[in-house]
Amino acid sequence: MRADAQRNYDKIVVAAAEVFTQRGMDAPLDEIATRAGVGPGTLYRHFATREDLIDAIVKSWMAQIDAAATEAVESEAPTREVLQKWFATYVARISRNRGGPSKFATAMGNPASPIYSKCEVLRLANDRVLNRLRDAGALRSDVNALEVCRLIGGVAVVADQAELADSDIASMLGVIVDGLLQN
Amino acid sequence: MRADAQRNYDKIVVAAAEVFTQRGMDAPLDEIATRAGVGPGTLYRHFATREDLIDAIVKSWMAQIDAAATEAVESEAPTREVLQKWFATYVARISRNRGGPSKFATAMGNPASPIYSKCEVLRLANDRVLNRLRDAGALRSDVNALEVCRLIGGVAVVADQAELADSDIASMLGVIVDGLLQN
DNA sequence: CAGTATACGGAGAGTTTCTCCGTTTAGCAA
DNA sequence: TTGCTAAACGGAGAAACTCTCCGTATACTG
Repeated sequence: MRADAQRNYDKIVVAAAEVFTQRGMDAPLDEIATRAGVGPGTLYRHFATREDLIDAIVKSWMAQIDAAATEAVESEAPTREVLQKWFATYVARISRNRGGPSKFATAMGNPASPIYSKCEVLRLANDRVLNRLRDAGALRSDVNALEVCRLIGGVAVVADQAELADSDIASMLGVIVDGLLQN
Repeated sequence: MRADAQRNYDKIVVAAAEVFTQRGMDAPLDEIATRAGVGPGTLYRHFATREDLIDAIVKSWMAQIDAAATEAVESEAPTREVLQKWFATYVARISRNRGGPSKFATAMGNPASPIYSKCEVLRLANDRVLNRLRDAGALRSDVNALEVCRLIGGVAVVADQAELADSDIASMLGVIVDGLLQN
């Protein structure tokens, strides 16, 4: 990539992160272009769709998700608490920008989506945590990581759209946690 | 209301139901106006916002929800099955049009929304079913109808956006059902 | 049947998305 | 250094959608 192209790419990603944080993931792309100091044409050449741009932004979130999953796997705390905390972190991470959870929910069902690869990261992180519980015989047997991603993703979407407080999210997650644990 | 105004109102509602079914609840309002054979100005005078129009459409769904709730309350079947069936019906009803579940999820947290009154109907229907279970001592105590609306609404949003099959929806609902039932 | 309040509808302004294409520039080779 | 060329730029503008204004038309009333 030419040096000027790389510079513009970086400027766009920085601007997009700012604008998405302030105005949500449905913010006008032209505003991002303006903030980055490039023309709309340049933005659209680097990122053909909104999803391509989101993909670039979201990349950095995944390391944090993985770290949280690792912490959950290695935790000595009681199963129920581990799961509750992991889900709360999961929701918080994918809800960083308004409209974000909805983007993940859509991409989760669509392998053609540019951010589908990020959904795979989410699924695998969940899988690691669930396996830890499965090994301990704590998990119901008829559930897989994808379904859990959807369930927790559903909570995140609703929480995002209705602007729920953390305590409301926690109590919804509590129901799912109990539903997942073998009794 | 003047007779011609009433005629146009009705034509718009009919056209909106058709267009929403075919193209989802984010379909262009101008297309609805065209289909109804009225100008955009007329549509916007009758329905100041998209939500006002959705409100008119959704009104007829609520009777069906109530009927399903009554059936659930009066059912002799095992608790678990009653709840599972009720939730499946609930999801199906609010998912009649693409984008519908998301509209409900947003309105559920916003008393200023024109369709908030419909969310209340949903909540009360859920409350009736939950009370039946509570009386039987089958329900966990720290949950209310609003939270259940959100949980099931989350499943509906994800299912709608990812175009999930009924069997996928059923297994997600199964986790929530188990989480809600007293063990 | 005339007068008036009400409703109609379409032109058009404002927004956002996305593209086309003439202009500019980075990187390279002589 | 200079000149060439492929790559990148950016803005004008088309297209899609939302929403309003206001001159025109029409339903009701007396």
